[in-house]
Amino acid sequence: MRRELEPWLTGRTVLAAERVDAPPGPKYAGLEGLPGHRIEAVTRRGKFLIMPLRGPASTAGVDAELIVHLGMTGVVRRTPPPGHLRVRVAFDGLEPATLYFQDVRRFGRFTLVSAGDYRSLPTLASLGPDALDPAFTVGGFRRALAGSEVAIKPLLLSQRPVAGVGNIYADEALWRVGVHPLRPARTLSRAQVVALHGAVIDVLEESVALQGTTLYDYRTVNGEVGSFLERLAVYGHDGEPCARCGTTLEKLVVGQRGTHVCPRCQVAPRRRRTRRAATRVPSRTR
DNA sequence: CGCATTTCCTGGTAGC
DNA sequence: TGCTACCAGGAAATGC
Repeated sequence: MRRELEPWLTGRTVLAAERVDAPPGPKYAGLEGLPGHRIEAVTRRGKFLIMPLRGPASTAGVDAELIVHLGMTGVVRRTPPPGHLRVRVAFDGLEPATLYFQDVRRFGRFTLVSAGDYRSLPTLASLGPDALDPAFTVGGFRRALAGSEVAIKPLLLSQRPVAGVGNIYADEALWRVGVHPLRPARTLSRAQVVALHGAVIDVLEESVALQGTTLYDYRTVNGEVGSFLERLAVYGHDGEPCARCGTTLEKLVVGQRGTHVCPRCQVAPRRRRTRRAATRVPSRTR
């Protein structure tokens, strides 16, 4: 998405921005301040799209940033979507343009902040190095995992050791290196940390090359589907044979997230204690 | 602070 | 057919 937006939006100035069927709250905060700002660049850190802006009264260069996150179902388009439009932004330029942000389940974000002010975005404020940035090193990754009792998969999803790994790619990377998602991070061997570091990069690079994974609704800015779905080895393949050993793949829940594993390639750690959550009475609400 | 749990949201679908 | 219950999961909010 960043690669598509960069040539389209860089250097353009916002003429108008409006919420459309977007609830009040921090996720769509500050849009009224967007007109008059020029997009200086289109950058990305993990799953956050960050566009530095120069305001009409700015003498100090970049003074604001537009933060966009797709959440689960966010889509950025050049044409009006059929429904669930949340934001519309009009730009000037040789060919005037309009950007549409659609988000069915409202998990996405489209926020204007003062430059570098991420107080309302705690995950972005504590974000690890981007997986595809050279700053994501084996040494740094090893230090981020060292001493942590937290299971490796939830730790990856926290975006702290590395930014950009979501549920699908966590499962794929862990399967590639034969590490079970429940393994406490500190118990990975040095070789496994090195392998996982490489697998995270490989999985994301391969997916980006195929324009991502379209499970249902995801589309590129130009409306195309991503085809990495066809390359998934474990995600969504529970009940099918493992491509490496033939053992039937399983699905479990780790950190409230659907998790796919090969029980033979990824040996589960010894259970430390019975989890209360497994026997807890379901919530009364709903 | 660190970590675990709950919450937000809607479309699709399983089950009756 | 039509209804209800449940599932999917990013990150923020809340709980301890």
